[in-house]
Amino acid sequence: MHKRFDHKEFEGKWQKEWKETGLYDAGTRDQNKDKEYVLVELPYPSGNLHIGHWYAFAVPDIYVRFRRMQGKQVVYPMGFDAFGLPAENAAIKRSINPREWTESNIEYMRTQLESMGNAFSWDKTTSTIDPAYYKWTQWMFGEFFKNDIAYRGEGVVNWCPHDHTVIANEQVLADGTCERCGTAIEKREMPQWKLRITNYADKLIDGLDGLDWPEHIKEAQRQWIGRSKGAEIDFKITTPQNTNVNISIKVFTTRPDTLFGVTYLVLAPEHSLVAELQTQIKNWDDVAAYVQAAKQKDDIERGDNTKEKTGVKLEGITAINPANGEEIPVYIADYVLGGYGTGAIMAVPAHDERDAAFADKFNLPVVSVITETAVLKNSAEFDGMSSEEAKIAITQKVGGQMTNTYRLRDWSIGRQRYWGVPIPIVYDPEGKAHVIPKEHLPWTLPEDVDFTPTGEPPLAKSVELKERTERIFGAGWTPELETMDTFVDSAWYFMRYMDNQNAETFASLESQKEWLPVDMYFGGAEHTTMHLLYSRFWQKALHTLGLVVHDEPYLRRANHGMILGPDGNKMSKSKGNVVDPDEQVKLVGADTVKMYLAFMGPYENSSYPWDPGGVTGLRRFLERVNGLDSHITDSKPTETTSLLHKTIKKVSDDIAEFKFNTAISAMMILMNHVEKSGLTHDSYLTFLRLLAPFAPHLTEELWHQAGNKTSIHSADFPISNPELAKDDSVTIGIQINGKMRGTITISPTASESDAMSAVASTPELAERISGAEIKKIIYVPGRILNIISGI
RNA sequence: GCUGGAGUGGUGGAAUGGUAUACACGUUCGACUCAAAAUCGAAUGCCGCAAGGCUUGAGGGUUCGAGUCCCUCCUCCAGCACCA
Repeated sequence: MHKRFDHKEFEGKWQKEWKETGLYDAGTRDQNKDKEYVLVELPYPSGNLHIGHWYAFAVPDIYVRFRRMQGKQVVYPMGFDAFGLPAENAAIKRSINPREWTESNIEYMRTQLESMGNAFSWDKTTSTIDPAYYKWTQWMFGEFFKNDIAYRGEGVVNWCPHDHTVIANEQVLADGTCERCGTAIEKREMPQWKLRITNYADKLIDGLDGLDWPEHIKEAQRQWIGRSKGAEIDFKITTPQNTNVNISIKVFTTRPDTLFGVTYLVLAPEHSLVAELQTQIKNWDDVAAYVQAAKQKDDIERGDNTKEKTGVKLEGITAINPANGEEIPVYIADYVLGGYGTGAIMAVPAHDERDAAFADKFNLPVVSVITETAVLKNSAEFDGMSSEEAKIAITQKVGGQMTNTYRLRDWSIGRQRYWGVPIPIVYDPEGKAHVIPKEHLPWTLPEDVDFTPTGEPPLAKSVELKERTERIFGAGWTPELETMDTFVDSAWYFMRYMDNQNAETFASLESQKEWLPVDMYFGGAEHTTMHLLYSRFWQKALHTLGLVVHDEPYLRRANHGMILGPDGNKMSKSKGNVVDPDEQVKLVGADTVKMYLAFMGPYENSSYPWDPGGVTGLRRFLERVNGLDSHITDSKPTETTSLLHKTIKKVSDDIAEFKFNTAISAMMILMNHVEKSGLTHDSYLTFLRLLAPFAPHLTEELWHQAGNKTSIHSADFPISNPELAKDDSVTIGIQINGKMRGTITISPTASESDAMSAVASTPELAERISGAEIKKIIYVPGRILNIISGI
């Protein structure tokens, strides 16, 4: 009969003990140890911990504890990303203050997080809504503004009509809807605060090479940035009134080698030249109608590449192909995008599918200039040149520029909402923007505000903000009314953790040198082209200003998947398939929930459905661990010793690769064995230390029951002895002519002739080869014996 | 369409080119019990009474030997996409 296993009894007890002794605090840097900074994405304090938080924080905790026990000075901080719309919406709905709502959520969520029993370094916590934190967010923005990394520019923005605010390109989903609320995004023309992430496009791509990140994440960022190499080429244009107007159209092309095949140009409908040429365009009414129609279309319609091409010829406008002097027509068409490249293309219908479709519809000539072997033809002096060489040669000849163009757009960070960091800008009576000096930071969020969204920023309603601005800066000065995108808040939080009390600077250079960069960053796949890209940019921007030591924030990264409902669907209240972690913890304990999540499959990339039966399996395992001390004996079978050391190696290797599932499986195999064969007291303690990162509460309890006075989590992780891990004998497969026919058990170092005689003394194998001529024997000691008999 | 990844039992999944299906769930049978739960023991890829044969999305190939490497194709997931 197993002894009592009551997780409620000891989990709370040990959590209290760990908290009181500050066991997991990172403290000051200990130069005798290697540091290891393990980071998880800081949560939004919604007020309720869900199973995804468990997956995101409790499973990496296995790695954290493992590295601690290996003697690293591990820091595993936790904090709160607490600005954002949910608080504001809750405030509107229940007429409460967003700050009060958020702070009480933080308080509650912290107790929930503590109930997970993770080795969080709570001494290094921070919260993005703390004025002592957002003071520095504002200060950094100011530095960026002074150095022209932040700017206010006119432009077309993504407007979410549901949330009444602008959102960044990264926050628009592929189907053109809002990442937050799913509403279809509208385009609006308005001035916007932006950050020049595009200036860092090359650095962001090139920096990926030095990072130990999974290739698919790097590739996703490369594609998001979307660098293409090509050339910008000017086409002079002529008009009826003035055959030699000094106007030209700049096009971007990745194929300057096909310049002799250009038979027309196409401008985006929104191209500025269209309006400029109004008086010269004979069919202006048709053109204007087309431009108007294009404006009405949303991105989804315009992005539909299956529909037939449309467009209008600009009658009276002619361009000159700089390669051969030929006059070619100019069109506008919505398949050319205003925001990419120069908003104008040279069309080569012979070598581009879209141009071909357009040429087909409008009966435009097609001139083939590239042979099947990628060599030029119909291209005057360039005939016979390779396509690659010609790209440079032709660009040079026509006075073009080799250049890169990017898919990435500047990051728009202004939000017409209340619950965020106020953009630290004031306008003088002439309307010129000025950064608020450091001595007036934090530039606090006013309290006298009505949050009801109207399309106008809520800060416009604050009398206090207006008065504050005039009092400090003078009469006629006005405050900026927008707040920042919350992705700004989370772009640099990992630095603040490591110097969270500093009132002089956001994080001293000493603290950066001591603790940064982040060694291991666990997080969700959804942040690949948002948070992860933004925060790399932020770091590089600070780096160019000399404010940070490192120019890449995160050395290693692993993306985890999602925990789905038992029905295999994403958990949602409407589907009624939500698993409540608090309930599960009550039922089976934190150790069981954590181990179940780790056991479902490899941690990286995959999503798994919650299986209530699977939880039972891990609970059973831990109950058996709880009773394992009844199997302690004095005898010491070598078989058990060997299995123990193999298991230590397997568990260590697997944790390092985040293959927690197979690590657990190895421990299960070991336990299945020792329950039958017994184990020594020493082996028992070794087993507990092996399991400690996975089941921190139970192992701590059993460790103390076994007479230890200090925490198991301060003990050393077991080290595998390769000598002791060796087996005396091993069962290997016997193949005859490549077919598996049986097994023999033999020493792993046995000779080929020993192996053959073992086969001869195994009747069913001997029978199969008797009388046959053996042509060849392949013997891999400890693995396989393959007998080729030629029959 | 492009890029990256994945297709293995009833389920989650395991396998440095070397005994495919570890471990766990589930199911079946048995023990314990008045009974049930819990627990313990046994069985469990498929076809077949058996001998035996077949099996890692499909088809080829390389190899003594392929889930693993190569080629062609199919399906699914993720990212990008009228990006010039």
